[in-house]
Amino acid sequence: MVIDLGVLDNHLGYFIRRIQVWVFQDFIRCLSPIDISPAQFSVLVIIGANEGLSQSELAATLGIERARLVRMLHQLDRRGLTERLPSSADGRRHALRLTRAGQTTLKQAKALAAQHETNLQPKLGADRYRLLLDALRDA
Amino acid sequence: MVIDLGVLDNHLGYFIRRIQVWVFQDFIRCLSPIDISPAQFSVLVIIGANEGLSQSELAATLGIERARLVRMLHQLDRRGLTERLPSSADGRRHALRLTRAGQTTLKQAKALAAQHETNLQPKLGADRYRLLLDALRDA
DNA sequence: CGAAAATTGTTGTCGAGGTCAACAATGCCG
DNA sequence: CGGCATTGTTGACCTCGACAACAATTTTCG
Repeated sequence: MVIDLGVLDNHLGYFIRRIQVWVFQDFIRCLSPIDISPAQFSVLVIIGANEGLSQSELAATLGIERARLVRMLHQLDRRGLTERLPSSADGRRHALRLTRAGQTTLKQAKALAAQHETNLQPKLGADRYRLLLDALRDA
Repeated sequence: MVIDLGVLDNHLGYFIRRIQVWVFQDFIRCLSPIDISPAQFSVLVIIGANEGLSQSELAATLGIERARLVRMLHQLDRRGLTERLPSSADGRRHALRLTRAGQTTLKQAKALAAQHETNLQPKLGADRYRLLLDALRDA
């Protein structure tokens, strides 16, 4: 049962979609011990590397809606991983921070995510992996 | 306001996700005149290139759930683009086909999708575009 | 200064998609 | 024939993106 992909074979979006699903599934599997999704991981990483930034800045950096971020932070707050402090300068803003528990979880998440990233290289071929990472980072 | 991506800078999944969103948005924009989503386009293309195949085969090829495909086909049927004929050999199967209208719409969709694909090359750089397409197709 | 406009965080709602369980109809195979 | 697998289908649930609206606050400008 050989099936023809037709013009899909010439569409970058099709292949990007396929590999994206594949990579995310492996990520989710690797991080399942601490129950952190790709989106949650990206939020924790950016807060950890930019303590005190605002929700608008975070949302803009990750390319997600402010409305979406509010609900993600609500979850992370409830899990005790993040907190929103009032910004001294601007009464509208919240200064985002990781709690101690958040820092610990992020450290674990980074270790598991690094393991996931290492998984990818043999599957894709180490050369292709590096090629893709470099090409996409500069894109 | 410069924000540090932290370890995200070393994660392929992050960049794949970013470009996937970007490519799909352009695709949706380009095909908005005929209101065909990326998923619908892939379904029409595969049916067009493999007339008579079954829903299971189609779902497996595109990597989507049978349950999901049923509802997509229901939409496309209602729009008069596809039809499910009883399979002569196997009473369980449906033989999928494009209607005349479906063939016409697919032809238009291919033209618009080709336009979208052409858009991508200057944005990514023509060299990087080809590099990515080749690397992902073989992955 | 003070009114208008912009920003920030928030909530509600809608739709697209993925996931899983269950089911009827049909085919396969010992 | 009788169990077992496959196929299409439906229902339910969840995540996520997109929009609209809103209150509180800040900024801008006449």
